[in-house]
Amino acid sequence: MKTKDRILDTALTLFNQQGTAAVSTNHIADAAGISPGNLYYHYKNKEEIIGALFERLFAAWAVGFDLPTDQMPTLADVERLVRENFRIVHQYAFIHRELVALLRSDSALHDRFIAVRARGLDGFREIVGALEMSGVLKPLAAPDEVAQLANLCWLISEFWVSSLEVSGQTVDDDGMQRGVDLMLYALKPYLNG
Amino acid sequence: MKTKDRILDTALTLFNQQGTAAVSTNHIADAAGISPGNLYYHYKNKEEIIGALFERLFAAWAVGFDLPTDQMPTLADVERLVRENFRIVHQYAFIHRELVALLRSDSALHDRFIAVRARGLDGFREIVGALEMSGVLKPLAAPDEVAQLANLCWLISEFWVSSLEVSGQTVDDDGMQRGVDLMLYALKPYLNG
DNA sequence: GTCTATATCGCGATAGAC
DNA sequence: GTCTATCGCGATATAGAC
Repeated sequence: MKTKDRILDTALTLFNQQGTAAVSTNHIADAAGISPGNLYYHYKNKEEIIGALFERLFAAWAVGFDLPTDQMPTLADVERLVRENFRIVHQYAFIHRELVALLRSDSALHDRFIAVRARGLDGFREIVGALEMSGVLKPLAAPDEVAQLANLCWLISEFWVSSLEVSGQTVDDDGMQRGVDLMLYALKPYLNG
Repeated sequence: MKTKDRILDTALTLFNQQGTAAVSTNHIADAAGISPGNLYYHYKNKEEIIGALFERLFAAWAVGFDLPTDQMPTLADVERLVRENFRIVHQYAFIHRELVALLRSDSALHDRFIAVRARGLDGFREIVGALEMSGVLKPLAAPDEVAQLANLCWLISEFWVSSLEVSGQTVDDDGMQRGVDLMLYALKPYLNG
């Protein structure tokens, strides 16, 4: 399983640099130092390569998103979570740059993505709920306030990197920190103490 | 200038349906009921067509974003603004679906977009500032609070439609209303009265 | 598993008649 | 302004040898 993985590594680099449209299977094979035929031995087509990279992304999310279950989450945990997400999103930059378009052209992938995303958003809601329970957040009046607050944080965590790119800013530690700051600002009115 | 515009109308429809990668100049010409050669008489290439559609988007923004200058803006104005933006973003859906990728492959367009976007964000900051002045919002402690609050609203207004699409929800009045609600929720802690 | 060779296709773009 | 015809290219994908 060496070549198969190297194809993915190479494809990820090229996709991130030039976008999926500009990168052909020939380019990938060439950059990976193998023949076009060999690439097609390992993957049916470009779509399957993209799908495999999505699976890598999902795996990275699964690793990055597990919180200690034996203790209540803190605000620092949320911060770490969002920062980690920015890092992953940036690592698979091409996916988020072309996300809506990619999902529209592969409905099976779209279904899979929706499921993974829903789990992530659920997790976020649980964390916000736990923060309220543990007193980090003030008691929220309406029950759907938890959901709204989670939605807000989620939107930032999902699109902040895109926002940086669209506005011509570099996606570095500093830019990511501003995203974290914005999320903390959104939470501030609800913080205790 | 009849054909030239019909090419744009057709291209917009096809791009929104299938994405820029899947739509060739031949497809556009065919759907517009003209020959490929004729299309190239009016536009140098596909990139120029995409650029022209961006200009249409900018024009729509310019029209949709002017507020009455003779009186202070109200919260309802902001609501209207965001809702109008959702409508425009959805009308030029393909642009926001592929935004980062499109801008990366055309640096002149990127510069232009950044300038237009910066003006829009500035306008948003002014409105938030005016809301504070007129007492709709409570006095904000730090001077950069205005900017943070504007950033937050801007992020929602820019990416809410994408968020709907990514999560598999339809982009209809109801979905857009939930985006407006989220923005109002973000503003709520700072509202007077 | 990996290569070379090749078939097929359609895209982008231009030339030249009308 | 609009058409038809066409060239050149590169992309996807497969066949078959090693």
